[in-house]
Amino acid sequence: MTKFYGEHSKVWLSVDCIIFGFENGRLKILIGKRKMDPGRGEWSLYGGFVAADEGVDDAAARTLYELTGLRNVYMRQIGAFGKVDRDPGERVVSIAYYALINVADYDETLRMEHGLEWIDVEKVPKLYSDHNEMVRKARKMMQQKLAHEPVGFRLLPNLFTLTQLQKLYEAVNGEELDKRNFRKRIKEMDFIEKTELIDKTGSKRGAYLYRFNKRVYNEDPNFKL
Amino acid sequence: MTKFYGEHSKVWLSVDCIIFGFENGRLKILIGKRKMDPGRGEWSLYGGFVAADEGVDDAAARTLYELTGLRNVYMRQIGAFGKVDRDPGERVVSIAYYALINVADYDETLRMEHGLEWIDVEKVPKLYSDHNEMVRKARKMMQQKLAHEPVGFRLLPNLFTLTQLQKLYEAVNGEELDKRNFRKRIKEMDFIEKTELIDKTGSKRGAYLYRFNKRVYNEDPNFKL
DNA sequence: TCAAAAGTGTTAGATTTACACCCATGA
DNA sequence: TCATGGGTGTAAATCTAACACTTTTGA
Repeated sequence: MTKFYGEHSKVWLSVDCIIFGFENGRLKILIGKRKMDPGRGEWSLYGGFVAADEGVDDAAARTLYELTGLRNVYMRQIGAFGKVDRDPGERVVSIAYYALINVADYDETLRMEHGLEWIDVEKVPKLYSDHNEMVRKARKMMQQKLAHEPVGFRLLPNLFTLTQLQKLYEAVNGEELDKRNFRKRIKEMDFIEKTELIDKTGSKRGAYLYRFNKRVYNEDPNFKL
Repeated sequence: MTKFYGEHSKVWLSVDCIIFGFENGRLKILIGKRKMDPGRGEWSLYGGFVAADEGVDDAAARTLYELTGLRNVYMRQIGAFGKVDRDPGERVVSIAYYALINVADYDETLRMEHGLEWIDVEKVPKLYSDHNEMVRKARKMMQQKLAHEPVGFRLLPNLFTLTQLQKLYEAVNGEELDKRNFRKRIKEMDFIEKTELIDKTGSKRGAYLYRFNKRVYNEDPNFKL
């Protein structure tokens, strides 16, 4: 309640993005080698600064857009990381966000231009500054979110098979699921619609493709998983 | 990953505290009327600025200490609130925290000196800026936390009766619980120790007092509730 | 003596888990 | 023809939820 602007000092504010993708049955994040000091050459999350006339959430969305060319991406704030010496150069407080994208939506050329790589979340190397801590918290929050809301679709193409969906849940939770029990639960969710389309890339027999129906989900929110 | 300090602008960083207390069977928070501009006279959370040489978490702990004289309080970050115009005066980004305190530990004189009041969470008035949003998020996160970890003790005296504990859970979750089922679950938790002490303030017959044993909890973490 | 809170077990229902075989197809 | 992933139901076990009466004591 006691606030006087003038006598207090300002800090730089940055945003850092943990960008999750799902590829070859594994949960991955996008990281790259830093191209500037401090920390040049170290593995790092992608981030950027918050501009004076820009909301923090907006800065995160813009940063992600600059990197991927994608808009309307599912993003959630992880929290503020504000240790005094977290940035070796200056006092920078960073607000971390995680994003869920469909890997196929992300142009490979663009990815390489930025020098980024998809790294298995189980094999993330030592990262710059406190970025490992951010990743840990992001994973925990994302896992928690997925357990309560159907956000997994954000990591898949619009049309997906039940096996893909199951593998996604397995990758996020780090444990195998029973196929029949999984499908039983999915069948109860009206907002996961079966289409008449068949995907034959994953098997000889082919598997039905499903899609997430946002309208049904919003109207009939017995959401739980 | 692309960071250049110089060309970016700095912001003021503040912390705001949602201080939860439990009194007369109701969950409450501490708020007061702002004593300075902008927003003078409006109901508001208690907050403060982050100093240049101070971690954000440290700033929150210090702010709480200045207000209550209490240290080692259970505090958790809620997140960053960073809309451009959230503060009517200047660009201030605020990191919100919630704290759980035992109302009896907070000196009444100190409370009045700061002009703060315990307000039922169900009756929180319109607050300054985005503080209502902070309170909403704090309640949600605290409720979530309580459902998975035994943090409720932080809101009670060291010794408490099972009825008090039950009322606390009921207040936080906003729903009544079955007394027998509740006590059954508590009995399974070895870290809630029954003492031989009796509290006679709540009833003529008297009720056994219990305490939370941190050591047992840490060693035997089948924690769930 | 009675009002008010403390304390205590059992049962039905719901949910969760474990588990195995046939199907369709392309190679 | 056979190897591969797709698809399907049932039964046991566990967990959850509902429910009512006796005890103690101060007023």
